Amino acid sequence: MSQQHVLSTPQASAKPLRRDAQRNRDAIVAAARKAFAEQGLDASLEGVAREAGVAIGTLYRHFPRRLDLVEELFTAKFTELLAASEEAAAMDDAWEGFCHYLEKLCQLQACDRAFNDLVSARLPLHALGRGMFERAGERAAQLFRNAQEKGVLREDVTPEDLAFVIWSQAGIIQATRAVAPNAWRRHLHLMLDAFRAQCAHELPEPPLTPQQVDQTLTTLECPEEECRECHEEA
Amino acid sequence: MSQQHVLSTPQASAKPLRRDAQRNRDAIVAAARKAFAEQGLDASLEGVAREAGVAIGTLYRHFPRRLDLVEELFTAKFTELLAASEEAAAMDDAWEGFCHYLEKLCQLQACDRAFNDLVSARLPLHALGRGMFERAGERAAQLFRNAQEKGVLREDVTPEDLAFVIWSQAGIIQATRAVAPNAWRRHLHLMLDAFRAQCAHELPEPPLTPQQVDQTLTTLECPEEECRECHEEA
DNA sequence: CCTGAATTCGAGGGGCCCCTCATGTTAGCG
DNA sequence: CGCTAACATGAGGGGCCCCTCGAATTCAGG
Repeated sequence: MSQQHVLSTPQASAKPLRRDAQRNRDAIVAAARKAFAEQGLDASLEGVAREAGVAIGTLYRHFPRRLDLVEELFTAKFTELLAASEEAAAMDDAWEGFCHYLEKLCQLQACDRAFNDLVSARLPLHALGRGMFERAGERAAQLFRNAQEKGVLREDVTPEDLAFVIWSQAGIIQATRAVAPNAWRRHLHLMLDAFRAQCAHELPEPPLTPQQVDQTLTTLECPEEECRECHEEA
Repeated sequence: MSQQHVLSTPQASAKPLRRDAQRNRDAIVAAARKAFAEQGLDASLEGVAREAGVAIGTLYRHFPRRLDLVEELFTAKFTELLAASEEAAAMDDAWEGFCHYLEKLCQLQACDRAFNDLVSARLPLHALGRGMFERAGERAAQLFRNAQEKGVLREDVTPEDLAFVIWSQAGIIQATRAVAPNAWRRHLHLMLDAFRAQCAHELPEPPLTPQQVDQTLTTLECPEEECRECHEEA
């Protein structure tokens, strides 16, 4: 139960890649990390290959679909996020835990444009990171309810309103990245004030339902989603 | 000095377009309005021409640069916004005026993806609508300070923080458009609560400076900006 | 060293888009 | 009605990108 750690470093698990292949793979991953962080999920794969000093065919050999590359890059980040949610859950003060989690989440968003795209509805997340995002989300919902029970968090919001934090940060990070890379933190604390019980005024719209949030995360353009089924089974 | 008024309603001012030309122009504008509203500022011009039942060359004859088309489409919206800022200024209650303006602004963002792109830093706004956005912004800043003097608006925010509203709404509208087209209103009212004096907690980051906001609005990728200079003067 | 399997290469087909320009068409004035 | 300036057309050059596949290369075990 401790031996079989399912790390996603594939050079360990599947087959020990040939040495040159491993080298290329690493170069691709490195280049991709940079390109995705800077340009977001739509980064050009040809650009990545170029940057990695590798032919485009090689990139496709290692990562047949864009999503495979994304997965390789971001399971680590989702693990980090999951860890943060656990740290937060372990904290004494419910509100503090809540803040801690959100701070971490937003920080991850701010550091990486593709991650920002990712959590703000740009790809079928279910496919990624073994549902870690969902698990982190559930833990966050727990924190949320704890804080509500303590009376620090206003009553008329639901865990679904956390999506607002993610989405709004997506916009702000996007806009301020170049000029004021820490501005998002100011906005986060404004939103935290909005979530406090003390100053709750009636809200004009009902909260999103969990289903709506779910739809939002998947409705987006992603041609591969069905391809995942009709992939290989003959 | 008054004759050479450079109004942008070209059918009235410059030269009465030939009838067929006017018809085509109108068709292009209509198609463009739709395409931009749905797809944002990057909408394909070839698509617009196709939709308008017109050859691509015709589109370029009427609107040599993409920005010309954008300008045609959006001065109306900026006028609306400016009007809203005046209505708001005329209101008795400072806070109410403040809300009114923001509501209108966000509504405009929500209705049109390109407008959303536009106000959230996707193009050199200075070029557009004869600085109407700036004027509306100044009026909004006035409302802002009024509300602060009355003590309803917290003291530690500045008019520059209004940019957060725009940017965050940009993200939220983008994400929820398909599934919950009115969700932005809920978020707006959360943010309004954040701006209230009652529940102000210390903010960790300083506000943006006006210069930073300005940079944010122009730093973005816009290859035409220099072309505006080296356009025609020989 | 040799050989076969694994890996790499990169040209090339397809797609979408931007923008130009030589050629053909038309409106509308005289 | 006829003529000309204004207008419309759409093929075509250039760009960037996705992804495939047969030929060439390289690793590594025998």
